[in-house]
Amino acid sequence: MIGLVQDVGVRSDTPATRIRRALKEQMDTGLLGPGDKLPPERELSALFGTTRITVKEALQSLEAQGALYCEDRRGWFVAPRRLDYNPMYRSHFHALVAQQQREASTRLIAARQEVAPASTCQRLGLPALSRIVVIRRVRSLDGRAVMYAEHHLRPERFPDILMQDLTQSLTGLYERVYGIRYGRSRFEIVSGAASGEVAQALALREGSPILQVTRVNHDEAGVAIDCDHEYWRHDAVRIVVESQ
Amino acid sequence: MIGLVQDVGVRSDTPATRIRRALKEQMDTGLLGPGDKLPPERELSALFGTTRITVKEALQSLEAQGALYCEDRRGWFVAPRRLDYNPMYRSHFHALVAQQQREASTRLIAARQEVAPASTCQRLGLPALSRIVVIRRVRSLDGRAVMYAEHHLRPERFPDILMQDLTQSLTGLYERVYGIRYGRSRFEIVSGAASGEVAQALALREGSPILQVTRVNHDEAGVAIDCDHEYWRHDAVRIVVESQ
DNA sequence: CAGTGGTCTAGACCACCAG
DNA sequence: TGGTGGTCTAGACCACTGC
Repeated sequence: MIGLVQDVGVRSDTPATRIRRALKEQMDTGLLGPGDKLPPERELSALFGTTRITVKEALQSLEAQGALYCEDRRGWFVAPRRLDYNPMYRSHFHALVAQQQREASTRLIAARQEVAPASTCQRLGLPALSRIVVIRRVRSLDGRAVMYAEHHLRPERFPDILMQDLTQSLTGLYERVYGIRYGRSRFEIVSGAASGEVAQALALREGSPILQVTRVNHDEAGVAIDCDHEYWRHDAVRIVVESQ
Repeated sequence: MIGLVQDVGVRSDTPATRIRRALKEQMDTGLLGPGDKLPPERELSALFGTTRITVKEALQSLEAQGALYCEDRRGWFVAPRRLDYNPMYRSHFHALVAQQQREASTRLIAARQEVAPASTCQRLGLPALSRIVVIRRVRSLDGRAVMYAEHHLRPERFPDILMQDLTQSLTGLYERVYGIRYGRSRFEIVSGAASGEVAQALALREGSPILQVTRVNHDEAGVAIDCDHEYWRHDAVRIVVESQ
């Protein structure tokens, strides 16, 4: 253990740590900017003289920090900055995004009546096996799919809503067409994992971490009339809440 | 591809999927309950006829979903249920936990004056290189460390606070000893990754996903007087916010 | 000190995306 | 169809935990 020619300047200098540090440095100095694509994993492993598994481990740890993201079978990219999102303002997604000088788009996946899942029956105070309107959409920020949303509505409060243009703001639609004004609402925010349709819609691996926002909206009389399930890419959003 | 003796009942029946499914089933049926320890990775890999890397991948994906958690070099455990936490109520952690029929404890890590990091100067509207009081604590739920908190205070508003018992509720202390009553506050919630002291305090691997809650508190005159940085185990908490 | 997870090597084949 | 990440095998040694 004497006089070996080694890097001893940095403690715990494992291969994965070296890769993380090198990539971070490139991002800090701006040599790699938001949206840039990284070289393929095989190339990185040759570059750093290690195996793909080790490279992947370093990349995944940067992904967990929100510094990088991965598109399934397409490659690794530097993450854009987060969107500030205040779930208390039922602000229109497009307006919110425009305020932050970015570009929004919405894709409708499905809109139909379905039998409500048990959790929605509970939240909306519906009897078992009730039918609800379900609207599924994917929202993109600067061309990148960042959020999958599922809206569950009491059908009797929203007649013929399936005939409407459902790529616009639903909040606006509720107010304009159905004269619905909200009273209190309740949110729950948990960190979860992408699976099935959510993972597919957001181009995420099964099991990638996501931020799950569930909201139950009540009318002015206190009746729960709809609930939303939003699944955000964990690196795409910063939730902001102000009290008073 | 004809007549091979295979499981064909389930699509995408990869080794990792089989392991996930088997473990989930054991948890659903209660054969594995909250807090239970899983067999060692090596044993699981023998059991499922696969390698440790594959087993680990399955375990990590259940960890991302919040179903399992891992204590560094100690083993894998079934995750307890989440704590409901409403950051709008500046409710005392111990009271909150007791309300949910669970047990809380607090460990003081450090309390001293330090030079404020730039982000805290910005948030509290302090000049560069100001000194602040920093209090670092770890909070446990039923004996498991679930949250690391760092409190940053304007020192002139909290004279001699370092002489106080800092394992109790700080909110209570502020009010009782310093007569401080809050006006508005602002939260930010982002999903991040554990590193350094946070990872160590929560017995997490470097890079494990966490939920980061930052709060800036103002007095009744609108002056920012302190800010908190909370780092929650991502599987330990459900954030609940009610509006109106 | 034994047990456990943390990390790593050096390959292999598969599944999906884009040209 | 070629390139990419997704997944997997079959080992190895290290570092920390707790007896």
